Amino acid sequence: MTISAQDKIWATVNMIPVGNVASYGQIADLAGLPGRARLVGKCLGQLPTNNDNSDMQVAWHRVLRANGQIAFAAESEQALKQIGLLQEENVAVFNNRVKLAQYQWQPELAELLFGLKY
DNA sequence: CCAGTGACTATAC
DNA sequence: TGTATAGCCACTG
Repeated sequence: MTISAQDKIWATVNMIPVGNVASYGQIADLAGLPGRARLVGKCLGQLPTNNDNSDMQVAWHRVLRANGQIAFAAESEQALKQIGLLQEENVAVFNNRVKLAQYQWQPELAELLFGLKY
């Protein structure tokens, strides 16, 4: 079976542990798509009704820019929603950004291999 | 083929 | 921290 780039991206995003975050570039790398940070953002935007009632729930809110900033304009609907979801997971968001030093996901080999069983 | 665009990044100041 | 600039890649017209 052929796995599309966006499937890899979604699968990778879903491996981010609760309470942690990752950057677009980081997801691209882990998904085997180095240099495709923008593609990650694009695919997250193509998510099938991230609302309810979806087989696949993608934790898109755990993906930030390389500097920990939310990818949306502060005060925008999307940004506010993302901030809310993050705070549900005890991730502090201050001034539309997160302290990567404290929350950035640092994947371990065993963890990655376990996630590859999809 | 070229130019513009975008949930991006790295570097320099 | 913030802004500016230049790459980046996939897509579109």
